[in-house]
Amino acid sequence: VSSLKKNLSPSVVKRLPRYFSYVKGLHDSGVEWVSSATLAEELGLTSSTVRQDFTCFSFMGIAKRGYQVSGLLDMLAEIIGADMEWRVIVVGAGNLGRALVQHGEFVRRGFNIVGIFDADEAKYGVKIGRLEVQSMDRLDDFVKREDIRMGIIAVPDSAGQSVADLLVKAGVKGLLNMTMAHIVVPDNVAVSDSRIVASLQQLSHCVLFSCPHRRSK
Amino acid sequence: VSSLKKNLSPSVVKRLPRYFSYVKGLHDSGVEWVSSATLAEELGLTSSTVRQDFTCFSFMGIAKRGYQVSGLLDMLAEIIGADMEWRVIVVGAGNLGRALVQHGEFVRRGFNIVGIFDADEAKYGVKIGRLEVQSMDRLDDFVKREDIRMGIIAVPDSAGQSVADLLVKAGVKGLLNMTMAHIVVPDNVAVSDSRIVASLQQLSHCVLFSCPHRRSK
DNA sequence: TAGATTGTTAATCGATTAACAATC
DNA sequence: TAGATTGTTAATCGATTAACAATC
Repeated sequence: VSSLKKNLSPSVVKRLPRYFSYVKGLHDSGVEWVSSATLAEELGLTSSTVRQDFTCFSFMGIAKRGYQVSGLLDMLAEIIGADMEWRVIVVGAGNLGRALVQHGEFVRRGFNIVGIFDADEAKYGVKIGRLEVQSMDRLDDFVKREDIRMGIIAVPDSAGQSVADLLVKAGVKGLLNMTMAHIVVPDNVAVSDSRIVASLQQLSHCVLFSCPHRRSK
Repeated sequence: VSSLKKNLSPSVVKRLPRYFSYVKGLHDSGVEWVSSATLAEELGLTSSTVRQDFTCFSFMGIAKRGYQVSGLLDMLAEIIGADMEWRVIVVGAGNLGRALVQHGEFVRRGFNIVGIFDADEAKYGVKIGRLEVQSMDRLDDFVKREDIRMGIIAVPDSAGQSVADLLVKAGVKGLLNMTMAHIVVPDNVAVSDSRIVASLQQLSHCVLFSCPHRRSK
């Protein structure tokens, strides 16, 4: 189990989940070797980028054969923590929060949502899937007791930062921000933004002004 | 109604929805002027970036006062198409597709989901909110008849590209891709990727290796 | 006027791509 | 061996930041 020497750059980190997903598919179909050219083709990158990326985490290939699929898969899984279970809580029991809790996909990928919280008293105790909505007062204690390291912010935009502050204070180390707000956190906490409406709006801009085949996100 | 001279770069486009959201908040609270410094502070940018961005779409401020909120809001709304209604369909009536259809937020932001499709016969006719799941056979006709310009791909990864092909063939101009797959489309079609699991995995990497306060997305 | 904030140019930074010797 | 594919260095590209004259 090799620990990472240097930190990976944000652009490399962004590609890791896609490498992982694609390589997992190869592995499941029994493919044993893959070249940087094939990976690039399938993920919409250049082979240069792929080789540079793998160099970043010191995964070596073999000239004329490429990269060993099983080793690569293990390496990627370790780097993105796909080989462990993450206990996650959701804050906000609105439309979005409820959908997240009931979305089976997450637990299959190792993200187990074990609690949901809301500021609205009327929702306390309401069942969502197998969880009951809890009061915000219980959040701090729950995070500590249940060893929660990640929280999903699914509240109205205006409440985003204050919820983030609560989560950080409770000891959470990673925040998935689904609000439009810009979330400020200490240096030892990570934030990843995931805003579906923003993606739709980028898209509508591109449709209106026909940006030539432009990706975003 | 000024049409955009040159195309905006991807990084500028990515910031537009956040400018819009924040400026809308200012407008709603009756604020009339805003400086690049304030915008930068609130959105986690530098004032240089803000001024550069606004120059891109030729929105002029006034020295010592800043930018007029109402004019800026109108400009941004026009650029991201927030001043119109978009008719959208969802492909995939699994967990995710159902959640999207029932998520009230979208229609409030101008994205009206008017159809949901699935390849599984067992789901035909099933009600989701006020929509009924339709057969894929009907997709082409529906897109043309209902003037659909955007589609959301919420199917298993392995079906992503073939669904994209169907949508493009039907005439859809923008795709929101929620699968892990890399989607290839012609130049006159836009794709925006939105992958929650990928965001969670970027986050878990950062938590494991404590990337110093690194955003992604 | 004096001071603040703009629009714009130039400098920096980081990420991507190209090129190629090494090597299997 | 000959040919393909790697790891790595150098070149390019694009995005961000710094700096500052113009101006309200």
